[in-house]
Amino acid sequence: MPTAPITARRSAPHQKRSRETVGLILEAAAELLEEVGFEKLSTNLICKRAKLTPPALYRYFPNKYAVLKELGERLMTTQNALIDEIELDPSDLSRLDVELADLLTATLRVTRNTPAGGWIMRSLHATPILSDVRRDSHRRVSRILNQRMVERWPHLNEDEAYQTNRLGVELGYALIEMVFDEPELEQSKLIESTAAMLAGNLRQLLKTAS
Amino acid sequence: MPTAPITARRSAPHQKRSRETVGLILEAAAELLEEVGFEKLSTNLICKRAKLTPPALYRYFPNKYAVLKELGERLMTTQNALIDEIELDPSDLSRLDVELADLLTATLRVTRNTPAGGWIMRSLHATPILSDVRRDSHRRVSRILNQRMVERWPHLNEDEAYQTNRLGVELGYALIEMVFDEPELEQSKLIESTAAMLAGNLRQLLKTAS
DNA sequence: TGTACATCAGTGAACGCGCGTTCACTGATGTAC
DNA sequence: TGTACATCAGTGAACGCGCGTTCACTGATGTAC
Repeated sequence: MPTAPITARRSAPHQKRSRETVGLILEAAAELLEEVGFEKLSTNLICKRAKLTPPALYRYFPNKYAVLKELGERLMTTQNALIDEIELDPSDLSRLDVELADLLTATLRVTRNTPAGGWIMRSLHATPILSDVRRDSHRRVSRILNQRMVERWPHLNEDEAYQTNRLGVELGYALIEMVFDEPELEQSKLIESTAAMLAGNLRQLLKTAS
Repeated sequence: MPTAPITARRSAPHQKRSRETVGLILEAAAELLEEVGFEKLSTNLICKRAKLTPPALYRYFPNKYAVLKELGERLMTTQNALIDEIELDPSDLSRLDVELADLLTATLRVTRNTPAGGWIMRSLHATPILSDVRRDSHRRVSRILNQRMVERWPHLNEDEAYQTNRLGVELGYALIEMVFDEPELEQSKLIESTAAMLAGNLRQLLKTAS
């Protein structure tokens, strides 16, 4: 198993200028991720694009993985926030399909609106540290979703429900990535099918548990 | 969009020794992929591990992406071959769940038995060339699956069915990767749920098309 | 069956380059009195 | 409100290292007659 370098921030920015610098670094990194790809992305290249010198980067990020980690975390935080808008109305399970389709659509939209969103998602598979970021984020959002479900349907077995939700989150994100990979497929169709499958699985869970 | 280097083989091995050499290179690359991860993998490192000198590698592979590409193609070829064992009995649609679960289980098994299988799958997301290898392989297997379905259910709309199958393939492989990422979740449960969802989606397709 | 030659397979040594990273510094901003 | 000082933010220049890759070569295998 590859050992992961530390990726914690070195120094928190205190002044306005420094917050802007961090922004410039992340912006440049996203641009380059799209232009040259994950493999050729380097700290020196990021600095050149951001019109900074390398030590400026190293003031905030201990290494280049940390930059990518931050990009990944920002994207996933934005994506995960959408989960709060889901209703999960216990009196109308048929709405689940639509709700999940809307959630997937919204997730796709914020990913599209994030510079290099598609490539950030792909990069999150590539390297052990980033793979961890991804997994932790998926776990977090699964737990949140699970908690809300257990609140609404108290008879659910929490662990069993978690497995279902964790799987659903994974497949949902896989769908998002697929849309970037296969732009010629009909996006709305893919989303509807996926939403229907996930909703069906959730209804199955609710039925067998009751 | 990042431009992809050429990854075609340079020279086909003609003698026994050279075929062994190619094997040694791929073996070493797989070992190192597990040990040091995708990012730190390098041609020099592969050669050291394989007890070869760099020009020996460059006789067969034009660059390091080509090595990874070959690893990816070999894994996916093995995985995709399993699709031939699926029956798709038109007279008993309820067997679809079991068939798909068996297929997923078998895919998981061959991936586990392939050295660095999990990391090879992850690497196939990382870089444009490898991302292409993955996508092409998924398309191929989706087309094969689709053809077999259309043979059995001639009333199916081929394009519509393809979308369904392509989505199913993607989600199936996402599930496999997830099992590697979340070893503490119950593997058989994840497979069964996924198989049930995919089977349900296929039955839906067969029903609305008839 | 032996030998001469062609082709195949791999070695030894090195190249230039860009990588990640750091040192010692100057300039900008904020704070205390 | 001004000034002295502390802290924060970023620069210029360079480092050593390992990367991908290549050149000129020797040795191994196959082939023709």
